[in-house]
Amino acid sequence: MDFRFEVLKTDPTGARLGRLTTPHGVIDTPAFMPVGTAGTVKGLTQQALGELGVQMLLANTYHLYLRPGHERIRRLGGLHRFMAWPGAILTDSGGFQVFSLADLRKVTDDGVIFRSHLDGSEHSLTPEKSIEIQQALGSDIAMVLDECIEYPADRERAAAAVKRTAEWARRCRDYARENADASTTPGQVLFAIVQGGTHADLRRESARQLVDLDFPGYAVGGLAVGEPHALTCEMTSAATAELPADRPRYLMGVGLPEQLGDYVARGIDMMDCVLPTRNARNGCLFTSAGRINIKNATYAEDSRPLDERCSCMVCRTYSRAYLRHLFMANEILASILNSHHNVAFFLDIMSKIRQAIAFGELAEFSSELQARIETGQP
RNA sequence: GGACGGGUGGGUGAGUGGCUAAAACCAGCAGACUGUAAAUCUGCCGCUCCUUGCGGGCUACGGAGGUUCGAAUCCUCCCCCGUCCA
Repeated sequence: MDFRFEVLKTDPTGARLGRLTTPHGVIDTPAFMPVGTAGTVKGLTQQALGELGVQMLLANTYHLYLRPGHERIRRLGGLHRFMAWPGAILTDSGGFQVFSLADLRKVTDDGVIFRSHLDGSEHSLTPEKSIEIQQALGSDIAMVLDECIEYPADRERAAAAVKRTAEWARRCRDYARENADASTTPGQVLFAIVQGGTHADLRRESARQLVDLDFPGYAVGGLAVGEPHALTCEMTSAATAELPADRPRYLMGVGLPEQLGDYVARGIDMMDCVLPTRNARNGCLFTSAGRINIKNATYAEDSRPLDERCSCMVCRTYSRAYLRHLFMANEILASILNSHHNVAFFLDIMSKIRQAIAFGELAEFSSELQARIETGQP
């Protein structure tokens, strides 16, 4: 299967209903992708992911390079086979670790020097190296190495990251072209990443520079790193306005359930976030009536399902009281069930968003969801 | 009956004259989490009062008394618990 993206419908808000075809299956867009950094979506088996309807998940170049090593994964047949996941995989390039591991790295024009958080050893991650790793992993969609900066960042710093990110994108593209045969997934494609901090003109400039380099898809990165939601939306709009309508747009690392529709309405087709899985492990559960901290004493004898509007396996089967008990007792099943529900909840929202676009009712759907969460009325 | 050792806040357990409402950990209560260094992190955790302040008062280290300007810490007696000896 060759990579392909079709926009089936565009609604008045700018939201797109689409279909992304990859070597490992078709993805209905807008899509939410759970994050499986180390080759596992923490707390969920691949079988469960499949049953939940996940069509594409994320994995991480830097983390898999450090452990177990990309060459080992190559020898074992690539990441799909290694982790026994038949669906699509998108690999982040390590660009986010430029941001999240800021204390352990040094950025130069050539690339990034990381000191491993595992054993302190030094590793050089250049644009070429990032692609080499992602080719060994054999993701369906690889990402260019980018420089993800913090918020707030002044104009000068953001502009420098834009410039560097464009240069790295070119190097990634060229390396990927020249070494396409090295990928364990024939047909692997490469997406570029728009940077620019919270400066709208830099966002537009970054997008234009990357469009000139002609990628099959574009991401918007460096957002949801602490800035207000309205700014995230504004920057997203600035970027998507410059991106070609016939290519998929991926907003990296977002977001809260009630925010997903806002991004879709700005022309975003793909999103990923650790929130459903990380928060699940920390006892924070997303419901149609807002967040629940399942460890709160108030749920100790609450026999109701977590979310009466949710039809996931957890909500059909278990009570809040039981989920609280599992969490308080530090039971492994707490992470498993909580992750299952949160991921199901995010996927359900995306499914309803797609449906709403089809019916031309995205705005209504978003405001109803927002209202339920604000009032706490399911 | 004797010899040692020990009794500290919900639990374990530091502390051997003032810096101690008393370490640390656990439990408990609440909060955070947005391309995962996260099953993590942060705050609170004797009672009470108010002009919520690195504020005031009260109670507290088995019990009672004592020494001292000052005691969880020293002394006396008593009550418990553990180990060993008879």
